[in-house]
Amino acid sequence: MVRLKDIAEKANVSTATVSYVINNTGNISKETREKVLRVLEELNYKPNQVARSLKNKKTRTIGVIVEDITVFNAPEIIDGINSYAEKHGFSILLTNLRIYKRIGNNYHEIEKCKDLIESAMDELLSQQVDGIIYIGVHIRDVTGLVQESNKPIVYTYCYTSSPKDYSVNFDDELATYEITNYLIEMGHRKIALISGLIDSFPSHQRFLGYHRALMEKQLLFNPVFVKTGDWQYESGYRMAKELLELQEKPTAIIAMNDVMAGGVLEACRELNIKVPDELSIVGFDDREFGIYFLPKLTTMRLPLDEMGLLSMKKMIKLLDQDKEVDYETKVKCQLVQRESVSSPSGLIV
Amino acid sequence: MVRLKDIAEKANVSTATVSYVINNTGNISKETREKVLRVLEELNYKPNQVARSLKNKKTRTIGVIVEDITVFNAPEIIDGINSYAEKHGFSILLTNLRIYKRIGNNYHEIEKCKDLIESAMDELLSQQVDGIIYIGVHIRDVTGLVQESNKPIVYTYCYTSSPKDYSVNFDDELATYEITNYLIEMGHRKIALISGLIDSFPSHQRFLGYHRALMEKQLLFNPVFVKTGDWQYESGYRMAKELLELQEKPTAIIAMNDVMAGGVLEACRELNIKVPDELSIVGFDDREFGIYFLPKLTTMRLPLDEMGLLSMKKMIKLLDQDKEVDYETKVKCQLVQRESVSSPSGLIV
DNA sequence: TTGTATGCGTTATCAA
DNA sequence: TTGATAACGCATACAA
Repeated sequence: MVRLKDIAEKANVSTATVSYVINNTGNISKETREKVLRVLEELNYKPNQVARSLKNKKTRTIGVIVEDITVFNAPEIIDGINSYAEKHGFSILLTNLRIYKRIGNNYHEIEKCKDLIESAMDELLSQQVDGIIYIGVHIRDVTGLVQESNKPIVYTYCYTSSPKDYSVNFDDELATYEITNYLIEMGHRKIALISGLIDSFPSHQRFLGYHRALMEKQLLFNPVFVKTGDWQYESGYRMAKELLELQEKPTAIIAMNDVMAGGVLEACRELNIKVPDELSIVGFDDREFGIYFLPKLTTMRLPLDEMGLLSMKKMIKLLDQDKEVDYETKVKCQLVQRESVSSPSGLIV
Repeated sequence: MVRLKDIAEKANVSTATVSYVINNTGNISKETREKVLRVLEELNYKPNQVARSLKNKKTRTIGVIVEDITVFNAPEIIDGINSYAEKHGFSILLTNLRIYKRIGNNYHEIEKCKDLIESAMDELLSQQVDGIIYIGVHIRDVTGLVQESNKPIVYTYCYTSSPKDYSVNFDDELATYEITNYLIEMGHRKIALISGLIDSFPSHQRFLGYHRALMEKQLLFNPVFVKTGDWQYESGYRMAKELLELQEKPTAIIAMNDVMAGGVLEACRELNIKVPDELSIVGFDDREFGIYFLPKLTTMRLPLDEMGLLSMKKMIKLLDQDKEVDYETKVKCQLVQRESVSSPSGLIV
């Protein structure tokens, strides 16, 4: 390992001088600068970041706590964080809580993970990270899970109840508003909605977007067309069956995620209903498997990489003591038009 | 920030003493130990790992370079690395090369990434990581891409031509051997194979396993039943069509990945061939979308988390100067039986 | 059993 | 324009 001292000796200067030329601080004559530069090159010097960090009391390292990296949202968010971090000379210390393997779908047991999160935080703080980005597995309230600290924290794919915490999420309300509008423009008037668990924030927001679109277009809001699922395949299947056995069937169904949309498709196969000719279906999330559905699923793409990128951007602003940092950031989703939507049969648009 | 010194002052002992009790080194009387412990607790002391690392010349941090974290294999491998690392008090410094976004499917352009990889390595080395785990996006030869260094490197989901490099992969040959055997046991005699690109190592190995199974069971090896695809959906579709238009059709098709198996299924739908009644299909990879196929895809699960775990295990052994570390590790894949395989029609087993 | 003092590789203050 | 030196927080050799 080559140290500053080695460079200094070989170049016949002091370590201070070498440090000056490396960091472009101080006034160094052109000759010494070039001499030092030459030796630096020659010995292939790489600064020891650990020593630097100790001296500077800054590590240019961000701790990323991800609730579960095997869940579909995580990799792209991390990708976004990484890309921005790399561009600005920051490193990522990754901690994976693996909560999915630990508590499965019982998110109410998340409290059990409090110790886990605390020790993850302690570990990262101990490593002197400059800040922490917390990535949830579901958009939900994580208030109280993460201990306070004097380092900035940015939450993404989750939120807290405190208005003074920093978060980056996507705009649920706008997303379903746009889906609903899209269906209305395609000529649909009887649009059903299969919701996720009713006590979840995204379910609520997405319902609001759906409702707003109907109201703005002065369409009838029919409560019978709103069903509550639990995000799982089977509930999509079951709710679709209920909807399709109605006296007055919907001509389109919005499922609040792609998994439930899969269930809707199965119900259609069973009831021999042609998609999209007799029923249009829109999912949510743009999971990879959607392109393998028959027909290919029209859905809402989550701006995951952008969320990651903006989280990191926000973090750096915070570290730069920027005063103009928004607490809450909402990113727009993008409709992905594939094959599961058409105008309702009999209608010529 | 609370330092050793603060503890020492408050407890009326020297910093050395505090250090001794924290690290359980030296002989400390029960009383002083307890006194120090109390102050430690009281001030909620967290050791500064940066200072520690500088002193110890060890960071207990492993650099993980992943060619692309958004590719399906990466998250689970990282998960495995994480779980083992956490258990042994190691941290993960993650670098994502994002080569998929940079060069797409043109893996021959990987040379272009050499600079990228080099700067990633330099960065990690500069951070004084104790070792590096390199995760590829495809099982392929990465010789020469990663520069030498005095720190141990473990390659996973890729390999090098040097027999003295450390690697962890899955056993391709055994996997197709088992698939083929499984189909033979189900009563199939005419088993076709749709290969990936022919110049790839996994394609070659998997062919070998297929061939060995046929030979051992003294079945005819029919070259007409072996088709070369390019890992993509469309090639699976095209090759399946060729196979199913043969005078003597196969009763089973093994596709070397799930994506191509999807293409095979599409060909079957088009030709009105019932799966699995008239044709059995086995994929490879156990991608998430396989359960949404009709019928659900029988496939080979990749032991990704185990590969990650074993990579980290190997790394720690290397750091412990263990002499008995295998250069090459091969992990067994697991057949996942779902609905796309049955005995050939007309046959009662 | 405990304390003093040095050094890990840097940066930066201050003096020359 | 350059150099000597202290300090960052910790671990440890050696002295007491």
